[in-house]
Amino acid sequence: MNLPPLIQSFVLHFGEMGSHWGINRTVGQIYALLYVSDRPLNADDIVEAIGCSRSNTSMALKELQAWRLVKLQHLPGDRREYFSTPEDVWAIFKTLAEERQKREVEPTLTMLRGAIMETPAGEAERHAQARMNEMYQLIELVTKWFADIRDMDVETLEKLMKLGSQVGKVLQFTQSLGRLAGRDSGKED
Amino acid sequence: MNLPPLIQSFVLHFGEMGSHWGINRTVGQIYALLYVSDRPLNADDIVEAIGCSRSNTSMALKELQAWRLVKLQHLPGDRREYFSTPEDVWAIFKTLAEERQKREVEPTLTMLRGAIMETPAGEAERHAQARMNEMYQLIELVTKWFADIRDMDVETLEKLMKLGSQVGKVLQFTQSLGRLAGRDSGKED
DNA sequence: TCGAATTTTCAGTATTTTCTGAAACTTTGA
DNA sequence: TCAAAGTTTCAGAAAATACTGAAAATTCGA
Repeated sequence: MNLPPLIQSFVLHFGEMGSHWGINRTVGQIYALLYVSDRPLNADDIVEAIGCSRSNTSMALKELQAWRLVKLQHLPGDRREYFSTPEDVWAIFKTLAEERQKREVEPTLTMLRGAIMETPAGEAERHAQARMNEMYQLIELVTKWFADIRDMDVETLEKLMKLGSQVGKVLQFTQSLGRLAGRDSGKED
Repeated sequence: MNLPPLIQSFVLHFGEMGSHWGINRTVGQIYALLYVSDRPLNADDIVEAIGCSRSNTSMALKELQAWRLVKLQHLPGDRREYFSTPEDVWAIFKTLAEERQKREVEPTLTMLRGAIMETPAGEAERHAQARMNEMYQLIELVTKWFADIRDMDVETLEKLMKLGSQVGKVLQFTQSLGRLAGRDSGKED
């Protein structure tokens, strides 16, 4: 690996971090490299920078594309494929959230739904089913909320986040207003 | 593995899911088993249920304890250690968020802070640093917000989540009120 | 259609991670 | 202090995952 020290430490960190996230080292490193690069890179640039094999690079890029985390583009007068990451960090964050939702949360919800439908045989299963239902309700609530939040525009989202826990007070205040006006401002269960 | 089918599919699913999360299969399975169990289990109960070795169970339980995801307790008149998960799914969710924050987010923020402090040598490093700063700001914002949210009581949290994206409208409305009253209701940068 | 440039696949190898059984250690009651 | 019950450690085996180089496939201009 032959990179400016600042970039190198970033790339190495993401490589290590990958393992905590079920992502392999090369994939993490390549993503980090593209993220900080000031121009799109082709596969050979990446091999040169990271020091992995050409085929490994190809695999890793395919995976990053499957995650929609890198964009493929062509430069005029060059047949090679160039890769870059989206500029907007919020967009990246949203993509990541969507993909994790699809790959990890959805299958779990499906499994839970199936289990909750079954008729329990005996007390152990009955209790297990009740627990699964608690988990299901929580995941579904958080998931829907995340989806709502994802679809907010970044401006509003940033305001909301900066407001932090004060939003609780705002909420209570608004609900009082709603009651005064004779309607409930929140969704019903 | 010798479990009622409903529980077995839950346990197996969490085992598989583990790999996507950088958690090993046995750890995932044991957690799932404890989560749905209607009583605390000791290590031998777990070996019996999951079908792994005693030592593997010991390792996995240690890891789950390090994550604060299982509670250790003793039953009167029994020397063995019994394990269970917290009842409250919200508490579990919060613990998970806190631990991931500590293990994955903090180290990344530290690395980014270090890199951003450095004096860039050349244009590539300057650009990389700017990108790292964007990432840093985003992570810090989301992180602080999460911490705020974690500390809200569950009642308020559920209301907020059920409100969903409508919170954006509430927010804008409240800010108008704030302006009318001659002050800003949000935190400053 | 050919052939040069480029990308992808894949079988085998290397590395890493997980798991086990045996031994060491700890705790507790007598 | 001893012995029984229980837990943890650890070196090596087994399994899973990542990586490579060579060969196959694809793309595209002439």
